[in-house]
Amino acid sequence: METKFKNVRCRDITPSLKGRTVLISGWVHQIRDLGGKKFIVLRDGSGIVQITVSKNEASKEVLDAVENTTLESIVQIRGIVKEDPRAPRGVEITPIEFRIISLAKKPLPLDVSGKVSADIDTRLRERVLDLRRTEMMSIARIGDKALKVIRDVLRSEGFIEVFTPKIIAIATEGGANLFPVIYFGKEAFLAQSPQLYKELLAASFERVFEIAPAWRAEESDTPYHLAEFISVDVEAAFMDYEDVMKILEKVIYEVVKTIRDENTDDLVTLNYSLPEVSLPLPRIRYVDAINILRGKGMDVKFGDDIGTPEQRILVSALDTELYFITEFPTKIRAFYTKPKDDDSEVSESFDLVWRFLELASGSSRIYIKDQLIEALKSRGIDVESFQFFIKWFDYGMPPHAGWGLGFARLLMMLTNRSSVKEVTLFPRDKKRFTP
RNA sequence: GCCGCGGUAGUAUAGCCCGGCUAUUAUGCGGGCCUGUCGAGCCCGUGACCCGGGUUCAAAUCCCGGCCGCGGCGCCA
Repeated sequence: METKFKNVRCRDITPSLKGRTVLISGWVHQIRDLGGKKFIVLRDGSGIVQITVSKNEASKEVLDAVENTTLESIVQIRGIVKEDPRAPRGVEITPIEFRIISLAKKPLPLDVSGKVSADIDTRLRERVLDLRRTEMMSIARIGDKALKVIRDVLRSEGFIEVFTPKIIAIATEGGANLFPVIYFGKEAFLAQSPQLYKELLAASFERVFEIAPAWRAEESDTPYHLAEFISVDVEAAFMDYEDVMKILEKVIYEVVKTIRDENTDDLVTLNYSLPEVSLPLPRIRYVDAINILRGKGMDVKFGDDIGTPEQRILVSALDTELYFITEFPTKIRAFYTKPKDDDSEVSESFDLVWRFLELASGSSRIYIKDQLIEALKSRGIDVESFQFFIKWFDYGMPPHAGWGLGFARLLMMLTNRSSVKEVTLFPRDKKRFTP
């Protein structure tokens, strides 16, 4: 779209525009001063383009502005597009006007051009500049594409996108730590999960999904945890855990395939080749996973959690990057998880693991009121405080199932980064809530 | 919360084990040369040892405490 600041974007400047006068605005990405010639690399949200200034051809006004500009300053240029094989992409702009709109201070607290790397701590402190790096732009574009594909696939399966309340009266998951808020003088909490509300919505609309933040005041301090994270939640009536696993693997398959096909430049920028995914993904029952781990010399028994170290070992034994672990012990899953009909020690549940990282988990849910009350009691949870939820099990609660997917974890794996903080634009963790 | 590792110019680093002379290099920044760079090049300059205490003739270097960070775990749909 044409605005008073620009009528073309960097990426759109091609040799086919040669001879045309264009108006363009962006960030000064690099300055290369050869004396008689200066090359300014201009960057905007679409990419970069070269501005070429000749000392004996440009006006004094242009030369002064070019002389005074600094890295990351905002400049507006009116100039003529020139085709030249010596220029990057064979095209450059010769400025007629060169206006500094916003002069950047120097030196920069972070090298945006990527010549000198920075610690993740520095990068998060100087995040706005860090986000201007081409790697971060690629990560953001891949994240955007993933969201689009997730929505497309779910809608094609008849799911509608919904929002659930983020200020809630009670914990949905029992033990986890919540962030308290004051709600008109009463104690309330930030939602740690849309779990209960999405179940109630599935009881009305049949197939729903939500992409929204959730908050957990956990002690978790790892590269895979955030205090505020985007959760992709799905809930469907008249499905069981095996049905929603199929939905989930289809989502993952389409996301990986589409990004491989359509974000090739971004993957090159990130120096990563996404693996091919073929369906169905392997399903490893929990008991079998325990046996595999024991065979590898791990000291694990039925009822133990399968954590990151165990998942690292499992994947090496499986010869596949993405797999499900299914049918976890009932007692190590959340209260709403439905036990198997023929063995209540084991639940209709699953985790989706990508190499060493749990991306998603889900289950069939209990839909019989008495079973739900029993499940709460057996975990020592106060049944009374869940009446707002249990009540609706009296009025036609369908069998249902669902899953939740950590979006940053998915994006981290799609971009081959080592931390969810790196792929979250402004991450909130235990020791960081600014910028 | 536990264990491990670390904190040196704006950024990223070498030096630390084995204490000593002007604290290394890159990038950035300032100046100079250079009319096709594309991580431009060359020359000159600039700028730093986390805080506090201790040992010592002498501490970036050794010891103690603190603060901060990173990693591994724990905790955690």
